[in-house]
Amino acid sequence: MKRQNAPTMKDVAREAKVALGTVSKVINGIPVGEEYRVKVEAAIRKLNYEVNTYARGLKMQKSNTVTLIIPDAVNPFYASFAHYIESALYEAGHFMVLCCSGAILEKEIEYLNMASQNQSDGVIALTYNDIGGHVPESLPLVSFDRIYSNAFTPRVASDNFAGGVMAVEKLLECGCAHPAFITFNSPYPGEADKRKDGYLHACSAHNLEPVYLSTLSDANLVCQITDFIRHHRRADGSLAFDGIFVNTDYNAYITCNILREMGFRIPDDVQIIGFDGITKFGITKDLYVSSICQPIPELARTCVNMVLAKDKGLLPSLTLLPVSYRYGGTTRK
Amino acid sequence: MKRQNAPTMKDVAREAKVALGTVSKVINGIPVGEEYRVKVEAAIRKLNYEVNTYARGLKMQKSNTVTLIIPDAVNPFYASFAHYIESALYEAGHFMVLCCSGAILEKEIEYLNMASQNQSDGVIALTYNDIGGHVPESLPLVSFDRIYSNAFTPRVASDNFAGGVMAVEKLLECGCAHPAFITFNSPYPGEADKRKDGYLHACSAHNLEPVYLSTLSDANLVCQITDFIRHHRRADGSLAFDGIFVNTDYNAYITCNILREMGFRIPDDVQIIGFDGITKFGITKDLYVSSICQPIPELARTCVNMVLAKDKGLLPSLTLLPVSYRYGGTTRK
DNA sequence: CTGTTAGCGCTTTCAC
DNA sequence: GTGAAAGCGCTAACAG
Repeated sequence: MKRQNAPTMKDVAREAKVALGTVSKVINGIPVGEEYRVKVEAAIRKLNYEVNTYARGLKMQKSNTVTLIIPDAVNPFYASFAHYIESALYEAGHFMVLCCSGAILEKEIEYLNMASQNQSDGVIALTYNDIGGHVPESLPLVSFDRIYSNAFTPRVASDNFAGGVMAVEKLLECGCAHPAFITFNSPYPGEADKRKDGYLHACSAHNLEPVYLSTLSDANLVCQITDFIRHHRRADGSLAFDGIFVNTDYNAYITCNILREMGFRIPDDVQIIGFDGITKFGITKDLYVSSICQPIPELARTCVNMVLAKDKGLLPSLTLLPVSYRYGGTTRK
Repeated sequence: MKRQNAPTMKDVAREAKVALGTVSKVINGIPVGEEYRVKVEAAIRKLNYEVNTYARGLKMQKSNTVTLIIPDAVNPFYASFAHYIESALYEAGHFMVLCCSGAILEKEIEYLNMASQNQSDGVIALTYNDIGGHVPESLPLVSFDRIYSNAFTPRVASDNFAGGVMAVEKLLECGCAHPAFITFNSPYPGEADKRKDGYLHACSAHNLEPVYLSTLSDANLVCQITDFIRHHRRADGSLAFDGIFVNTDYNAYITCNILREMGFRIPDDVQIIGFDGITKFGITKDLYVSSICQPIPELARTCVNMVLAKDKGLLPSLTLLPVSYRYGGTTRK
């Protein structure tokens, strides 16, 4: 319930003693006679007039609004992504409607329909389901990371393959002889799966025997990691690997805790590199673990540029942005 | 640019061979004859019709949208707040437009105007400036924590005073003899200032000499804390206090780092209690420090209920929700 | 109960 | 150049 008695264009026209259309032109920057413009602008100021976005939206069929769908805003990666999407949208004169789907398909579909219904100018989605079949036509969609069954949804992601390779190389540089890999992939395919490919590629390039834990379920995360480590423990208690690349900072953090609890020192006995570049409190420079960092601000800006692009026809179907390594205490300097 | 050729109510009416008004009634749940309802519903499904929110908004002067203004979505407290606001809004059939102001007054004002212009049904604000004078009339505003110069803005906050008292009592329970206090308040007044009042109150209740650092600027945070600690160091190197209540988890975390760097053990030499209840990665149960936790989900729900309340006249001007203590490794068990 | 109709506030022809 | 007038898709008031 808003702006009950807010002045309308009509009021401005009456106040300025000009025609309705003239007011509209002034507001939309269409040239009118100088004297008219001045009168209209004075009236606008006097009445404190603001255009009614709904009337305009009804006419224009657009809302200056973009919908962002993420699983939640509590996970710092998603939160940070949302933050930079908002900034980029603001720069472009748009608003962000933030939808937290809980990674539930039904909710994602519901949000998608709402976005269409609300004349959202586009949707940026980071989901764990295939929403490809549920995207209303003519609703521009940009996907972060995920591949949808949808005919043509442009995708933006970090260069995960390069990140995987980089992790191994850094581990070797830091003195590791045998880096392992741990991942818990979402069952839904995305670019993040390439972290493993990068790891395997780097192993083969360096003539190393890959050792990894790779499952589709993160149920019993701690048990799975613990079992993996135990399984690669030699008779003398030492490990078959001296470094681990873990697919996310969060999982890397968990892995560190488990290793420490088992009596290993980090980075002395085992070095760890995570992925994402999550910082403590979001605002410090402190990483939880040494990490391959995703360029979140650039990723966000790219998504926004694409979803707002005039000619969707020219959009690349996949855009990969470079990652970077940062020391975070779990590798040797 | 959305739903270019989307079917309108008119199309549905034609398809169902009923009058326009009848379709409207079916959609809005106003009773119509069974046979009509069935026909209309069939037509809606067939045409895949969806109401045009802009046309409806133009008529109804409402948008089912609530604007949340926070400084940023990177800070985990704000992010989590935003998350739970979104959930509560979703439950109530509303959308959240998230605005990150960077704590910049001009941006806050701009967002406020936009919210009004976009027919937002209300605004929930967590700001560091007095936006009281800039709230368009008839735009329902609920403030988290801050006191605005605005005539009557309902405020929701944690019971910070009780939190301050609780922090001291917990410290004493855990064996502290002399708890100190560190705070960096925003220059803009809010309920969070009461943390200090709670500390002072508890000190006087327990006959303790208060020792505190309390400034309005968080510039040179680290220097200020370091100086404070040095200043209270006795000739033998020990400290004049054996516990510190710090006004936020973030500041508490910084304080811990400084103390450790100076050679103090936590919690053996000094126990620390923060405020907020921020967890690592947002999704673990691990706190950064022992903390007085704010009930973020309840705070969010309360804000939403208030901003959506039909009769704003009955709204309490201040609602204080209880906080709780949680162990986070920086106190003795 | 149903159907007709008058706007909501704005943009945009199209005469002038 | 300006200004009158026709809708955009919907709701609600009112007449049947």
